Formats: sequence, C-alpha cells, structure tokens
Amino acid sequence: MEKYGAYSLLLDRTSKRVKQYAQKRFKEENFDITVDQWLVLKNLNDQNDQNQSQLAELTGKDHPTLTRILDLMCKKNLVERKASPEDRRSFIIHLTELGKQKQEEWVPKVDKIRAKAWESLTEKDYQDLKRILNTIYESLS
Amino acid sequence: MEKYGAYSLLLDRTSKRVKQYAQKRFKEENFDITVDQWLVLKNLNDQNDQNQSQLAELTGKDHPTLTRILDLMCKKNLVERKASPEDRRSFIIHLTELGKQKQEEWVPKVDKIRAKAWESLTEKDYQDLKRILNTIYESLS
DNA sequence: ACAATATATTTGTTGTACTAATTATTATTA
DNA sequence: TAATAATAATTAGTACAACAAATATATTGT
Repeated sequence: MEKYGAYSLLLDRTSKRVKQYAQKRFKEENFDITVDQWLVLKNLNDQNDQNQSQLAELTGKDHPTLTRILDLMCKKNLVERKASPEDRRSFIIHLTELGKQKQEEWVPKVDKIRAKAWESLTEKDYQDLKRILNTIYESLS
Repeated sequence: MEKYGAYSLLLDRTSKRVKQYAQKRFKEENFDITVDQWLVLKNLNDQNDQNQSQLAELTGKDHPTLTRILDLMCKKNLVERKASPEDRRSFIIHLTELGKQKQEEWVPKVDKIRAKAWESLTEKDYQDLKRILNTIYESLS
C-alpha cells in the first residue's frame, strides 16, 4: 500500500516542469501571456462565446481563478465580457479580434513547444499515459 | 505534432485533483497541515537535519517557496531552523519532537489516502507512469 | 590579503488554487 | 405570490509557484 505513494510527487514535479518549460519558452518568444491564459484562449477559439461556468469546466479552473484570469485577459484586450441575453447573472466571454489574431499566430509555435516533451516517447506511451491519468482522475472524483 | 498537446492539460488537471483529494482528506482527518507541508515533513523524517537547499531539491520546491512553507511549519512547531555549524549562511532544518510525533501518527493514514488513486491500476501501470513522467521531466530539463 | 565569484536564504511581486462569504438573479414550491 | 432554494459571478483571505533582486557569507584565483 505504501509503495505507490511516490506517484503524487512525481506527478506534481512533472506537471510543474511542463508548465514552467512552456512559460519560459512563451517568454522567449515574447508571447506576453501565461500558460493558463493560453489555455483559456485556445478553448475560446474552439468555441467562442461561452459563459464562465462552461469555460471553467473546460479549462479545469475553478470560478474564482477563472474570474481573475479573465480580468487579466480583458486588460490585454484578448477577450471581453458581454451581457448574456437570456440570463442577466452571467457573462458571455467573447474572443476579440486581437485575441483571435494572437491565437492563430501562436498555435503552431505552442504545438512545437508542447511536442518537445514527447521526443523520446511513443504513440503507445501517449495512450498509456492518457489512460492512467484518466483512471486516477476518475478514482478521486 | 499537434496531437500530443493535450497531455499538458491532462497532467495539470490530474495532479491538481490528486493534491485536492489529499487535502480534502487531510482536513477530514483533522491533520491541520497542507499537502506541501506534509511533503516536507515526510522528507525530513527520512533524513533529518538537512539545509534548505537540499530540502528544496528533494521536495521539488524552489527556494523562496520552501522558505515560506518552512515559515509556516516553524509557527506550528513542527520544525525549527538551527544555525549550521560549518556554514553560517545556511540553516539546518530540524524536525521537532512534535513534528516526529505527527509524522508517525499520519504516515499510515496518508499512505491509505494515496493508495485510493491506485485501486483500479496495476503494478505495470505504475512502472509505465513512472517511466513516462520521468522521461518527460528529463526532456524538459 | 583582495577582488571577483559563487552559494544560502530572504524579500517583493505577480499569478494561480481553494474556501467561504456576498451580491444579484433565476427557479422552485408551499 | 411570497418564501426558499439554486445558480452565476465576484470578493476576501490564505497558501503555493515562479521569477528577480537583495543580503550575507564562503570560496576561488591571483
């Protein structure tokens, strides 16, 4: 029972390094965006005009965190909050022209940065990792 | 090249949930400690009286983060900073009696909590996960 | 011994995570 | 319809993460 305890440290330090590496490369390429902000930008490009709850679900952020990420992205004119026509409590998050433009500019470069971690691994490794992580995720829900 | 991009979100959300689950269970068991503080406590039990640099390396924290974690642990009397006899710049981090006591009390319960994620997975899965995560970690060093 | 350099830790700043509490609005139901 | 509950988003407080810069002490090369 004890022997598997180490996976949590392993997971923690790996995901930290993945994020850190991406952030460092973002900076080198002068992206002027954080990794978490990028995640939101990418999701919005796949499906624009979502409310914050949907967006929080998709990006795996909780509501307060997403609120602050969006605050920062609004300041940078990447997204804007628009009143929802059918529910006056909620906002529609809308990707601006600048946001769209940046997203298109950055996507291929980000893919390249992400691929770096996969240089010494195989397709099967990817499938295994996906399965194992999802199993862990579900076990703790 | 693009298809592997998703691993980063997967890693991020899984490690987040692992931490979140442990923290929730810690609270339920009234441990009065954070997951990150626990990691430090456990490492100190394996080898007491390390300086902050060694401890930072082992726990995967950077130095400023560790400084702040130790500040909180000192306040709780779990550890204490002692002057190093051979280097006046550095501190020896010493597990107190209370720290030792708590560590022993909590270890078996924490192992049980950690094992929860592994219920539906095998020994081979564990080896695979370890190998893949370490490969990613090394690729980005 | 002196200057340059390296090491150990702290401080400051910005961003993210989680909890709890708050406000505003919508939905339920008695 | 009035009271109650649920939902969307925000705010406040505490903890952690990454980076840069500051401080103090050690080490190295000359």
